[in-house]
Amino acid sequence: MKRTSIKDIAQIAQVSVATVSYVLNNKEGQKISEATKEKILKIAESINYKPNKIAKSLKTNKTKLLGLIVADISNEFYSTLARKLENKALKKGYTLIIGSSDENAEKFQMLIELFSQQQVDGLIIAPVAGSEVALNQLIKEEYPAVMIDRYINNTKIPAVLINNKEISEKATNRLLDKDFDTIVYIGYQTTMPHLLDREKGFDSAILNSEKSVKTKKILVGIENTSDEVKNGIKNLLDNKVSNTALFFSSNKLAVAGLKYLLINNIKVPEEVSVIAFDETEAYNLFPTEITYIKQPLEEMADETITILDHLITDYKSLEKTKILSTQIIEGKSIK
Amino acid sequence: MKRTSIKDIAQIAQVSVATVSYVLNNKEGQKISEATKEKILKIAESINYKPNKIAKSLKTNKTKLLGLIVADISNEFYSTLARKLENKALKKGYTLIIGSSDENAEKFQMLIELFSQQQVDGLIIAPVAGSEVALNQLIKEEYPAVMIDRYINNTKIPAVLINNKEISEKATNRLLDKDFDTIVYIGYQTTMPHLLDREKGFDSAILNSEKSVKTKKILVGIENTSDEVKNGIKNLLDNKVSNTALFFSSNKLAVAGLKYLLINNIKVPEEVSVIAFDETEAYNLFPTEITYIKQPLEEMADETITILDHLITDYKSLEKTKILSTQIIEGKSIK
DNA sequence: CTGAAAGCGCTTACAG
DNA sequence: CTGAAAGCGCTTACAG
Repeated sequence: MKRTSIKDIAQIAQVSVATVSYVLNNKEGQKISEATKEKILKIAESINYKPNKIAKSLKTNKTKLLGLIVADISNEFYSTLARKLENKALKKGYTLIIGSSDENAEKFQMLIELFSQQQVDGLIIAPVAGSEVALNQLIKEEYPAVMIDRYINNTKIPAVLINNKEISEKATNRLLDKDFDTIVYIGYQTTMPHLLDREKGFDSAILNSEKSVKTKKILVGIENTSDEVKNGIKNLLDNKVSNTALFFSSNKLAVAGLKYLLINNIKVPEEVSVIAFDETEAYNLFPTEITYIKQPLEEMADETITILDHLITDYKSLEKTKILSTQIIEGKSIK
Repeated sequence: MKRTSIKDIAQIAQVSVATVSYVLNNKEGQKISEATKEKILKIAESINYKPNKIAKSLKTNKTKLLGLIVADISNEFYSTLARKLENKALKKGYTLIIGSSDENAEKFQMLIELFSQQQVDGLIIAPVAGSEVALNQLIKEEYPAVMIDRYINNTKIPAVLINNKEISEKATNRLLDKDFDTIVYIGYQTTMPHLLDREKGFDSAILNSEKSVKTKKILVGIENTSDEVKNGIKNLLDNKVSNTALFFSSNKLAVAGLKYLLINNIKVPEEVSVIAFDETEAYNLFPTEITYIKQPLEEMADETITILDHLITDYKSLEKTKILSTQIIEGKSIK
């Protein structure tokens, strides 16, 4: 794999590498005769010259690379988000390098280290539990970074988030309006603030309601999520299967739960009503149209790249966290 | 974002940068006294030294970056594959940079150009229609690359594929065994060989069968796929809705088709039987367990990284295309 | 056991 | 209008 360099062009054209660099980069301010310009361009073309961005990066201290760290790129939410980020990034000349942390703080830390050694210009991160140290290090180094989807407290890294608490409250109120006997929140056993916010929204709606309704929570771990959801719902419904509503706080939880309902022939919404956080293609194949909370992924990607680009250009620019609003997409899964 | 360099360490330790480089890289063959070793390591630690891989890359001509070009990273098939590739790559010290071609030859070409300028050590590509020129250029430049999932003819780039024709034949035979009146192949209107192979497998099974069965093909475009599938199935079933089997040649087609069946309350397998290519989480929420063809993604990722790594180490090493075998996962969607 | 020096492929302030 | 030169942060063959 022999690659040609600016030096080769200079040699053939009998000019200096400086001149070649100037014309290849179309530098204003530099007056180069049309003749040499043309000559250089022609030679570059003919020897199939490809600039070496690594060399350029070393000199300019910019790689035009952005690191994206998510929990798992094969997760539909993140892959969809990644795709939108890719598009926005490309428009500003950035390429994405992607890593999955698997909710593991050490792996997360390792990826940050790896990407920063690769000299990415900025980092887009979905932090995991226990990543405070790694993130604060970023602040200390003044490394441009923005959190997305999730956040951790007490860090100055700007974030692009949604109104988790508010929308969960609203979703819960949608259920409260319907006079269910029991409303169940299905979420994760976690310390992640964005998930706790969802739970808080649920709690607050219940607390502020004048209705007397039984509530229950099924909180599952990050491992064996699917089984735990099933068992949780099973235990719940084995006693009573009517007039109950389920609030799934993520699409992964919803898919696990809906699958259980489907297999056990429990009708939605006749026997159990459902509202879920996040979209997934899977809802398309469920017999009942699911009512769900839709995140504005496009806008999230947009804001993220904009903020990060500003930070890269000027780290001192005051970039603050954006809370985007969400909407409830009405299906037919609530009685 | 002030970063420390090897030079800073050398200065503080009062040694040469060469010495620092040697101890930081643990170079054998170089005898450095324990005392200076220790001193250097301590200083590196204390000033929070992070090696600049860009500089190293420029010198060594290796970036430890791999470019992955898929049609769309938000597509479940590719994101799942990407995740497995990420894991395998990381084990060998590579990081993935990812781009989506959107089935567009120009964008595909642009991504190859971009990634090669970023000096990725190798390329993993799912080629698109019309990408022959770009791929042959890669061969000419002796750029390490491997095709995955798809291939194009007449190129020397090795590929990691599945036995598309054979498994489609087998799947079609599964249907032929059941004496359906009509068997329908639902695929893409395309020139992509791997998809044509699936169609050929279908054709060949039908041709070699002794049964007399009506067959039909619904071939849709890459745009508006979903609508075209629905219309195709609608036209088909408006006349007769019994004893028909559908062979979906991709999970995207299957999701579109199954959704149509669901909405129109057409029972699987009572009224229509179904077999589909590829897995998707969405099958979980469909009332009937789908019988589908499962690709060995783990193995594909494994082979791909292995071949690419060999090619990077020694381009002349003879790496040949691998055809992996697939299996039919039995569900309950065939009568 | 350690260092001086060249060089990877670029950019850019400066000189002429 | 063009070029010589320094330098980005590393590695490594060579000398001592």
